Amino acid sequence: MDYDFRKIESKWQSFWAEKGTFKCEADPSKPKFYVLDMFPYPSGAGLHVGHPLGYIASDIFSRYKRLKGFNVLHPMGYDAFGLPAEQYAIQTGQHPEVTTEKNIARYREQMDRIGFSYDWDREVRTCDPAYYKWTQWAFLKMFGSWYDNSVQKARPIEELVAAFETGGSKAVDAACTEHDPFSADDWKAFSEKEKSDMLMNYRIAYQGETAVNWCAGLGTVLANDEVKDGLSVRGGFPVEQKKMKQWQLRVSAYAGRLLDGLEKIDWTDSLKEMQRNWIGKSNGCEVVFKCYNGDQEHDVTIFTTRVDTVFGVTFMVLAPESDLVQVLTTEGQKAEVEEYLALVKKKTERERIAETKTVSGVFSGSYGVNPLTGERVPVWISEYVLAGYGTGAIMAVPAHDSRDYVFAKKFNLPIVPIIEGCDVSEESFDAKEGKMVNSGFLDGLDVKDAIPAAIDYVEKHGLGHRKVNYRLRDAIFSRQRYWGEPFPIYYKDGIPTPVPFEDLPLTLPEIDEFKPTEAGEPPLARAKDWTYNGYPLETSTMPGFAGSSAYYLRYMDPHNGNALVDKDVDAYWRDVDLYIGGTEHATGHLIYSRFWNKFLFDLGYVCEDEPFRKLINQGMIQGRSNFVYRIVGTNTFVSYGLKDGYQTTEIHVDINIVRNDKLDIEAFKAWRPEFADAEFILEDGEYVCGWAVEKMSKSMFNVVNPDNICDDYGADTLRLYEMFLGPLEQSKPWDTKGIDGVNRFLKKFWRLFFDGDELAVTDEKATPEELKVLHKLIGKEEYDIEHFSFNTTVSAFMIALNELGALKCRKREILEPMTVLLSPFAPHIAEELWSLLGHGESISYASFPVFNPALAADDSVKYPVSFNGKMRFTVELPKSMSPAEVEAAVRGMEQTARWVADKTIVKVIVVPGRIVNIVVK
RNA sequence: GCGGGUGUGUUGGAAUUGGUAGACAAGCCAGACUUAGGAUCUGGUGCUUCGGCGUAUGGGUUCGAGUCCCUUCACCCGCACCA
Repeated sequence: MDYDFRKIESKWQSFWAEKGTFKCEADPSKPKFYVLDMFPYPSGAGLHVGHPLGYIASDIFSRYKRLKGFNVLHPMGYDAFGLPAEQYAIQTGQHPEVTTEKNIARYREQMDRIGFSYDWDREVRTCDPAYYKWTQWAFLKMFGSWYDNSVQKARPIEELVAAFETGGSKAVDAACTEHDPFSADDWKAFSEKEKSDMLMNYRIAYQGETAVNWCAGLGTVLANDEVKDGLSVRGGFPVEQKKMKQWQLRVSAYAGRLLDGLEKIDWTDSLKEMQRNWIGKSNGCEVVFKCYNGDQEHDVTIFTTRVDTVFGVTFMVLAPESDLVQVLTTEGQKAEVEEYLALVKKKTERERIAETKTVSGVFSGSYGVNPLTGERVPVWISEYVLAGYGTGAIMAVPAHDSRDYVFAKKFNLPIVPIIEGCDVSEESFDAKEGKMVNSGFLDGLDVKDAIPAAIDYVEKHGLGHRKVNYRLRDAIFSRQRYWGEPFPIYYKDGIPTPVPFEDLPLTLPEIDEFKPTEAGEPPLARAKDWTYNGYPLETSTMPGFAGSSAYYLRYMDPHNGNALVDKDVDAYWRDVDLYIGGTEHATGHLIYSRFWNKFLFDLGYVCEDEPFRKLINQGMIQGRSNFVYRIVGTNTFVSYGLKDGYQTTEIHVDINIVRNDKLDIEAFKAWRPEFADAEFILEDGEYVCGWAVEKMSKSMFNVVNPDNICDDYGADTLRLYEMFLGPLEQSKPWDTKGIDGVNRFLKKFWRLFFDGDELAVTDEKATPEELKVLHKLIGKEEYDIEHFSFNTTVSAFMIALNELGALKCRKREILEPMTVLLSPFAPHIAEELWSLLGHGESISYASFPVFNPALAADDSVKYPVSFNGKMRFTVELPKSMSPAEVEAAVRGMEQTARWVADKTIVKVIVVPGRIVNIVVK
């Protein structure tokens, strides 16, 4: 009987859907396992073969865990709010919901063909009001909370108000936006509006004036991770800095916990490192410099990680955006400073990035006094100091900081080295090593000792204090767009007020056009009656990461109308055991999600403070493009090997008309009218194409659609092949060349069960040799899957099949467990064979075969070896060795024992004539 | 510039963690069966002057190194004036 994958695959896919094979429920009697994929944004282009790579891996793992007796939660959904659908809507007038719906249907169709074991009853869509009700709910919880630094935890805002009433702003140590202190009496005297404004400085979801990435092309602000090289990631429009009032999330309050939490989760080092850099913790010190604008005295606080270099300070620098610039600019320098500020403002973010090597700045006219030396140093203004980090002001030590050095060189400022023997004539000496000189009480100390000594001194003399700074900024949470979650906030007499929980979800209003208004307001301002109880509602919407920050929690309990997730249900599923997705979310979704989860944890809504226990980043699948070479000025194409003899233009050619790099000439002529009468210079009668690895994209004609692979080879082949391609975490080009190999494997496996059209499986007892093949495979598969080495598992199947073929084995005792082993990888064929073997139930309910190491082991006999009469080793030798060979091996071992005499040998494996493996414990 | 990673046949990649390098595939070569083959089956395939030599480069540790340490080179990814 032939292996008819088309029939088999559609048969079992409908069987699983009808029987609800992969439905799961919380069941405290079984151990849980939660396997999650990063849900996709349903784009109009559909899936290409790169997308399912991670999904296949997670599906294999899920099916494996089910066979191992776990209650597996394996859901899928859609990150359905987003810019492309909205852009499309602006161009065509088509409602984003319609486009999104259509794309989702297409994605679902493509995913279904691959045979995933998702519990589709748990599907979520971020754009579904029943879902985003809980996004809005979480936002309101953040609006109604503040962060208490003293207990490192979010608390209800009412508790903050109570503290203000008794002790004013000094009563709490809270994460807050800077503001003037106030007393309890001040607080009581505040108007409603003033109270509201003050609380905004404390709320975890708050409104604040901030410099944002404004993208005029898209008419909206963007998060830092949505901008690359001064251009928007989506669309590639220029992005500029602009000060605007925006909703923000106080992620920075969680910086320390986000950093520490990395210690206890199982992610790759590179990903953790990326997050560490993004959070950017630096231990340092704030020091106050008294500065003088003529006679006027002003305190300027600077942040430094190198207080030890304070004796080398020769000038100070302020960020152009710093409030101190106005205060410290003298009359005489005013014109020059203003000219400089205007210049800085005009520059786009993009230019600032491009010009990091050039140095600019202006003298303020004021002088500061070094609090340790009493020395007078000039105060400069330069854009190399950032307003958003530290205090927006620095002390400059040109001898030991490369940026200060470049600046000092340019403006002829003194450079004073304070580390013994360093040469600063060409560049600064930034290393944290050497002995201090010219540094008063620090002289003679090593740098690593001087740093703490200097901090102690500064603190003791009241000149400053220890300070930890983080690079991580608060997340900007407003987008001036239509296709996102509306904020459940209305403005009552100008005071932002939450829409009550019972009135959620606040659904998106219908509007006729999806563009910003002529007045530059967000699209929601176009809505007819966008009010709540007669008060105007917020018109911006939430960003993409809002809906994806807690979706893994909603999957646990997707239909619950009363809570994001039921407490008992959450207590069962707890966290994601295995999360598979791309590395591109390292500093976006994966930070926000951890923050969001920690917030919900603080309020007691979830029981784990880290959401993703283990995370695997699957590599990208790149495209493999093909080229033809047209001789310049002709319509003649020369084969790859001969092209060097001509002047040619390289042209992308559709990979669907190339096979194994040989061009299908007739198809090529039919491909484009201009190639209809093309001529060819062939080598060995064939046209060989050139190739290159590039991003998979339509414009390079190298997109491979999984549907085509399913048509030609079947889903099981696709699944096996994607795994066989190489290690999961590595990026690799898609190359269809090797696919025949895995397809052949499945055909051979199928044929093993048949003799002609008859099932030929026998009930004979298996031999030790056959059992060895089976158990080697079980051991290998268990080990490999647990280590996410799926490519080697596929190889192991091929080896086992070759060995069984050599043994001519068709025994049920072997083939039945083999089928179960194969089922996570190639579920359709396994299911079909399983049923042909006479089983009524789905193979998904079978058990993973029990591994018996004794059956898998090579036959060997242990021989004792003595050395100097005092030590005994055991040598394991193959049973098949002749007595003479054994004698030789043991004698060889006695000689070898010379160099291992001081170690404890546990086991020595020898192959004829040669010592191979000595295990030392 | 800083941080992380990778480097093995013609190609994708194995090597159970320091123990027979190149498993398993692809490609190629030869043969069988075929009207035909993008079907099936069998055998071969790192280089070699047949002594050996081989895991980017040069050194080191070890009885033993693809694996551990140092040098250099190449490529990939992330961050990029973060004081």
